[in-house]
Amino acid sequence: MTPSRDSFADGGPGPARRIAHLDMDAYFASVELLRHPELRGQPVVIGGRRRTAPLEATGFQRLRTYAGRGVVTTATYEARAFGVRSGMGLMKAAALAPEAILLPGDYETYSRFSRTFKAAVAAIAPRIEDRGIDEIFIDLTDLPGETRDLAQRLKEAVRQATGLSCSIGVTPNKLLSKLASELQKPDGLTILSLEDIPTRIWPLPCSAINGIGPKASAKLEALQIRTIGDLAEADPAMLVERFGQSYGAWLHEAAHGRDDRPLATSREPKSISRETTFERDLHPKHDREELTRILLRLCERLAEDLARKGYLAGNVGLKLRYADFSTITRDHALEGPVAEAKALRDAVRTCLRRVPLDRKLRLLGIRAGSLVRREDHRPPANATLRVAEPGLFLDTER
DNA sequence: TCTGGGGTCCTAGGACCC
DNA sequence: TCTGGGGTCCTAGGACCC
Repeated sequence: MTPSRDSFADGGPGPARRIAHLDMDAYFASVELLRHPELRGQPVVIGGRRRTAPLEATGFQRLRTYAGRGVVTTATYEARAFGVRSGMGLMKAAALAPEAILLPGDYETYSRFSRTFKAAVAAIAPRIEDRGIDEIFIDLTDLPGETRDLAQRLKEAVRQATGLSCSIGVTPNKLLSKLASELQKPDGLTILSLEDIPTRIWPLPCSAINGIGPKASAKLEALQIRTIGDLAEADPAMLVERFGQSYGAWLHEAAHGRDDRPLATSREPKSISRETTFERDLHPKHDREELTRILLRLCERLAEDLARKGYLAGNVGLKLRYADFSTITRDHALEGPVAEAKALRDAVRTCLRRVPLDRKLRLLGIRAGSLVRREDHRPPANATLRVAEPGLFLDTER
């Protein structure tokens, strides 16, 4: 409730913090195994949007029968043994593990389990930073008890509440804890102090650090910097020269395991979006009607999201992905915040006028930004309703 | 075998105001 | 008439994460 005090307590000098990172093991796949225990021990992949082939007698679909544009969301450790990874195209995954079972995602159930495991943790350690559906940071600093006992209690509470296993890393900061929780997956518990950095952290590849992605990794590789230890040895001035002041300096700090970011125990959303990739590429002229239908549907769903979550959008964005995967966005700031599908449609139309529509598209998305809480907004006294026109995609006025 | 959907944060240029 | 510096908003794109 008092952010300044919180950030002082977390970031300022004082006794070493005890920050835990808790990561659910193969989360979506593990939830599915609770429902389908007969699949335990088999390679199972979660992904795709809808079933594309009839079920076998077993009641399940084999990965090899999949045809479409989906990607792997999660895979069991048995499937990972074939080289299947999150984010991989399902067609490629099918080439690696044709006999793996494919299940469609059931996000409502995963969300429900997510709330359950977080509540179980909060009952023991209430200072939590939410990091998405399957992971959290937990501040153990002010809790009584040995670190290992506390972490074991958290793991046990998660298992009791959900039947699922998780991996936990505990260190003095978020950066190291995130690394530590990966070290002994699944069902792991890793506790590190700053003295452990040279032996446990420095041998890892740079890409293990949260914030060093494929681009930065490749750039580091070109400089013969492969491990975090290599990075720690690198001249900070050189890093700043190659990566910019902010990112270069951060790379140096991260490699030495230094991170004083406080836990963000609550936050307001900055944007809400909806997007969809089509089954097949669509042409703005030839498939105009279908594209219009899709866009209107996105506006309706975004309006529902805004209403359900209680926000108005001060800004509306359009996103197009062409068949060649190049992506462009257009933003439009509104005079006053809106939330209704009709108002979103009007804003999207102005974005659409500024976009080249001469090639096939594979994705359409819309985004609500500059969010205002509905109860905080007082509409101007004589606000007038703008009337929307019927045609939307590819208006003749373009 | 082509690459989902939901987000955050950063950079950078131009407009506009003081 | 020319000069300038700072601050903020808007827009577009990109890297990265779950």
